[in-house]
Amino acid sequence: MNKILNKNKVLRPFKPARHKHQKCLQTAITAAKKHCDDAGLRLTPLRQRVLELVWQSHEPVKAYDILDQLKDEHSSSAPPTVYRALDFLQEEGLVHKIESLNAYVGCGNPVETHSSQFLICHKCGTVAELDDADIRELLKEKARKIGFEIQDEMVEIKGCCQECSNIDKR
Amino acid sequence: MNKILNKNKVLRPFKPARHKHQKCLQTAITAAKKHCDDAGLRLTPLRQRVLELVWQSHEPVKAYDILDQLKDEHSSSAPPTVYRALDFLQEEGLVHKIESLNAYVGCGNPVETHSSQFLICHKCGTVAELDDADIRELLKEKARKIGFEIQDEMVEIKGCCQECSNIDKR
DNA sequence: TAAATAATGTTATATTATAACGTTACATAA
DNA sequence: TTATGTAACGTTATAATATAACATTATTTA
Repeated sequence: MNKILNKNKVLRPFKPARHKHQKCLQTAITAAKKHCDDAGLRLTPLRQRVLELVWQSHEPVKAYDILDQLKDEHSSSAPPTVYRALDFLQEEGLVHKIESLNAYVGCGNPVETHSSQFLICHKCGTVAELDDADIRELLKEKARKIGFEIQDEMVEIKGCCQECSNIDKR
Repeated sequence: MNKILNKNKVLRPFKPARHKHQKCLQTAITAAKKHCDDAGLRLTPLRQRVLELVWQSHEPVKAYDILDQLKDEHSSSAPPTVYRALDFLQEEGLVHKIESLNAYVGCGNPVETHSSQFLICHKCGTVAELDDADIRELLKEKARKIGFEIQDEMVEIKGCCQECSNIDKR
């Protein structure tokens, strides 16, 4: 893998519609366990369960949908139950919030801190995540030109993914 | 003005803290009137008033703050009053929603359709708006590489504006 | 002027998120 | 090992953001 490819990563690709999603989930949970272990943080059963529910698909998941599922398993669950878990997972980079949807997605690469760019297919609803250094650099340069120093950036792009485009063309 | 400058516009610059903001507002209202006139749309008193309230500063304004002010003038005002006006203004490009803040800002250039990139100063709260073709093109290219066709994009950058940085350095 | 359409009024409710305080579980040090 | 502090979770209430649905009024057009 060369440097150019390396710095422009697809952290969370669009997947074929019928991929084995169980594997995405397993990978994410394993990575989360390792991350928390390394950092001396507690991935409690509740936090892990919320992470699993976020990863139930490649579509962004709503907090209250997670809550509904938690309630089935644990009737005591309430909004703070899910928001606190989501806050923890977001701080650790295990989950991102899609601001334009008020919904949450799992992150494919919790270990490194990164900037994220999300591609949201309005057709199938799935979300891909990039960590693209070219985009980050360009934004940084453009900001610098007007004396602005970046601390955090959100890029959310809506459109149509390749698989959905192909379906349309048939 | 050369082409390079022309295609990378600052639609809504950061302004010195004590600029004559009345003028920003007047310019925006005049542009809005012209835009609606040209398009055969009605900038009703209510819509104009909401636009004025959005432009009361260079900070994003909350829908319910607008509502509170409307109520002072017109006790019958209710949430739909303000959300309907905001919907109209957004459709016409006179106002943008900052998704990460659930708040609204006036647009410096309603006439042309454009992509927007927002720079949000966490210190003074003001928002600048770019319409930068380089950013748009780069995002388009990166998306294309994974077969994604862009329909709409949101770029919201948080950090510190020049004026606030200067204050910190004193 | 009548009819159609657009805009606004009005009431109710949905959706998203946080505050505040009590309880339980876990970690650490005496 | 138990005391003690802290982190996590439970619980109730409410704040903040936004939309649905239907009635009324204003404007445009036939």
